[in-house]
Amino acid sequence: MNIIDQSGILALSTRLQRLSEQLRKDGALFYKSYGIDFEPKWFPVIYTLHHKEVLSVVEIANEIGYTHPSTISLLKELEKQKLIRSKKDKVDERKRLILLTPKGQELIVKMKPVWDLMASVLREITDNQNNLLQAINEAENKIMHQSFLQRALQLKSEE
Amino acid sequence: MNIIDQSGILALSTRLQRLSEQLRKDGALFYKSYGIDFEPKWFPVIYTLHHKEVLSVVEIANEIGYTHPSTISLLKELEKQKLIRSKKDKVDERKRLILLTPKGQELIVKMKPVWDLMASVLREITDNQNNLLQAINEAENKIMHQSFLQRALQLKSEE
DNA sequence: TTAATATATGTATTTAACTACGTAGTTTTG
DNA sequence: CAAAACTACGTAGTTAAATACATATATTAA
Repeated sequence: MNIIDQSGILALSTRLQRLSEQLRKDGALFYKSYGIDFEPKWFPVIYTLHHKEVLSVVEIANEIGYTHPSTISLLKELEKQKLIRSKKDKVDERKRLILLTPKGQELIVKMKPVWDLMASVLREITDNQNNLLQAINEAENKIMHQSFLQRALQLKSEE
Repeated sequence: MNIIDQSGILALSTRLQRLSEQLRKDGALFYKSYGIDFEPKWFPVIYTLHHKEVLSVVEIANEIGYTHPSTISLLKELEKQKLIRSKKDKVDERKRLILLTPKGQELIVKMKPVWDLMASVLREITDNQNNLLQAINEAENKIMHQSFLQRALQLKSEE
């Protein structure tokens, strides 16, 4: 085993990132193996629009947990792919409302069985003595109540 | 709750990345709050050299799980900070051997109590019904034995 | 009812990783 | 022992996110 894996909890951030990256790559290969022209990074936007139908740019950004500039660049790609389109909000002229095109909706129908299969594999991989998704939920909940930094500063002051 | 968190296992990669990013940022703030001029991304290299003393560029890359070009750019930053230095391997002229400078070693001594505190906080955050670090270990082990893609293709062929 | 503030979007730049490729030594092999 | 293959390192270019800044519209308040 290498030193970083041995260092344990301190390299947690690195470990999370590495695993995320690996899953993303495998996801890309998997879509390809099904002949589906879809990139994993598009998933959050497409999945959100599949459930919410019409949203503004910032609303999508909030749903997927990215900043709005990052979201805008994803939206540009998806518009290029003709999977989404946009229209002006007639009530609030600042807003650009995003929605799926028919092509986008068809692609989702095609991808659904692939998503189901992916979900099965991911469950198989992550459901062990410790369930990875649960573990993330639990950790994020704790951080939401009191941030890493707050906890650290508190421990420091208790010394 | 937003749609992505609800989508469950399918957005696992996104969730991992988000959590990693948050921990990295909090880590940076924490070093700063101790007046330590150190970036979280340097940790894997410094920690590795702390334990292995002298390693070549590619050896470090393997230890920390990055590609060698990424490692080279980290090493450049650390050389600029005068935390590490390098020398030619006299046996194998292709190799550049990397080691900590006295400044680097002093910094580690200074950082050790901070690392201990960080480790405590991380343990507090990640040790729940499901232990996040364990969950990562378990998932990575499974993937090591059979990749995501292989598992998916197998399930597909079993249909 | 204008001035100040807030919100929505967009652009430019930065960052931290990657892949692809090139060069220079080292090792293996016909 | 020369040719081929391999290894180590480095550079260039790409990518996917971020931050910082700019502009246009909407809302609130003096």
